[in-house]
Amino acid sequence: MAGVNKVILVGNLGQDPEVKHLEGDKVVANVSIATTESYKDRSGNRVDNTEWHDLELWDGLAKIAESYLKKGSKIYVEGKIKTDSWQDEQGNNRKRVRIRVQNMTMLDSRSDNQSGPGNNSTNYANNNSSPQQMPSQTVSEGPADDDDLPF
Amino acid sequence: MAGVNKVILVGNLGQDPEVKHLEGDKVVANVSIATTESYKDRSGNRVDNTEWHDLELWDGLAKIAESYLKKGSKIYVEGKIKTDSWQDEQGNNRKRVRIRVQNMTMLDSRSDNQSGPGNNSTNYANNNSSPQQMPSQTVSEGPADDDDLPF
Amino acid sequence: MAGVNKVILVGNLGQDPEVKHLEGDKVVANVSIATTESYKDRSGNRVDNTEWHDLELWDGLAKIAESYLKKGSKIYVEGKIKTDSWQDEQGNNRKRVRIRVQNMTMLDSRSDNQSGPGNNSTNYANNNSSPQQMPSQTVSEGPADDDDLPF
Amino acid sequence: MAGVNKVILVGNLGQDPEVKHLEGDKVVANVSIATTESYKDRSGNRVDNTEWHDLELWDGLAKIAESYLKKGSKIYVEGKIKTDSWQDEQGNNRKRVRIRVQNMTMLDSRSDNQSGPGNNSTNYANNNSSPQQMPSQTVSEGPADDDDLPF
DNA sequence: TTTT
DNA sequence: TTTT
Repeated sequence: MAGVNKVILVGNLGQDPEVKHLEGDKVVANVSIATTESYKDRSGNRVDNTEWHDLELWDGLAKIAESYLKKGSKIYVEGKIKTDSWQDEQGNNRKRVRIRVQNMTMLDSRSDNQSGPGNNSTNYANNNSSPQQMPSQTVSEGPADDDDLPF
Repeated sequence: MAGVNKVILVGNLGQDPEVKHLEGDKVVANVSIATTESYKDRSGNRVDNTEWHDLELWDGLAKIAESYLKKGSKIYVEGKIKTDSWQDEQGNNRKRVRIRVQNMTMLDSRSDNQSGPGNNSTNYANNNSSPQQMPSQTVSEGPADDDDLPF
Repeated sequence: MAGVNKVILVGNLGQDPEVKHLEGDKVVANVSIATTESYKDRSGNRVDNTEWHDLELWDGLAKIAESYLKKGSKIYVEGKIKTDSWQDEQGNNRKRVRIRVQNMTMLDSRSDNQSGPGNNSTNYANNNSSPQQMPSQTVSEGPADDDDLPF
Repeated sequence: MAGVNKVILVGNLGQDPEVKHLEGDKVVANVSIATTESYKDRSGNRVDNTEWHDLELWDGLAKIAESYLKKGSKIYVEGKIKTDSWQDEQGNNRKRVRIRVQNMTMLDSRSDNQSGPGNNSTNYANNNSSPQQMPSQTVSEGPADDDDLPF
């Protein structure tokens, strides 16, 4: 019955995170990141192979994502593979695979991220006059307490 | 451009491996394994949550799978997430996620596996009068040389 | 400042766990496990290379170790590297590396472990007339609540 | 006999790499990296906990280290724990733990590293008039062929 | 869709 | 579809 289901990724966000605030203080962020592998083929030409991964972050991690991640951000994440299954309108079995993130570390140098919450996306509303510093640390899954915000 | 795409799983095979011998000495094995997570819910009831993963093993690893793995076998694998994308007949974008295995360790105790190649599946043909021992070691990806067989 | 410090091991215990019950309900278990790598050298001879790792488990994990692990048990663990430094009597700087375990999965088949707590070691005292089943699941770090015991 | 011995680290170099060119085209680089964990204690104070790891890179990886890594560089590495044992002059058993690196990904943004080989350390000799670009990719262990250099 |  |  025992099992291990672990994923470790390092890559860059393809878009700003999509964040939904649900009832009961729940928050979920959806993020997609690219992991690129680069190698030489037999002819000696460099080949890039990019894989895209759909990440799902909840609560404290989702808030961090909302405040600090944006298109292009480089992150390390640890999580598990999660498959949703359903039947589509034609009655076909469909599956969708996501990575449920359990742990995240931001890898951008701080200078790339001096903007604070609300400041680091293509949405320039909600400008913060006393910007907070970005966290430079690992953040783990947990309840949506403010204590999960690393500052 | 740099990236990391790593998966680590420990689980049991749901079925015997499906092995195809392709031209040019290539071999591929498809295997699905279950990773089960077990926890207590708020009411204190034990809940099992099983995730199924489609594995793809090539060449040396595929031969090992063919010879030694069967329904129920417990394995540790390391690999990477690989998504195939295509359009179905209705023109919908479809994706299928697999784990390309780069490293495998068999976790069954040797006594559970004393049968040799051809002996450990529901197919009882090809019975081997001097059965080989199962390997108890880690095997990595590589060319389909016989040297990849761990004995 | 951010960092990742992660270790993943699969191996067998070299001895029964050494468990200490400290004041304040704290429990610590020390366990050493062997990870063996097996390969062929240039001459085609099989070579075994064994590495020993000192594990440290706390509280809930320590209790699991005490109840269910014994010499020879095969486990999967996830943890982090931890170095203790001190000066010895000669004034030399000394270091000792341990793995602080954060997650453990027992990999022995249940039939190898039907004995319950107190029953699974070379010490046959403390025989339990209504033996509990061994857990077959992953257990994580946490406080020493009884709820951490997986049954 | 089977085993898994895997370490995953993300951290920054404490010093420039120490590189030795041995006979027979062998190269070894020694590097130490810090992984810092940051958390709030019970009183709500932020606490940093830094762990230092001694890495050992061979051949192709050592050459990459020599050319591109320097004090402060942030890297992702995958490797295995390796313990050397010996007796010191007083006859005490001594051990030293190192991480043998099998895979490395550089995590600094390219702009932080535009200097080429020979240019990125405190040693300014061997200045290269047509500096090469730093690799932004994952590099694995292997023979010391020039083909291992990712450019 | 990222990054270099 | 596994395992316990």
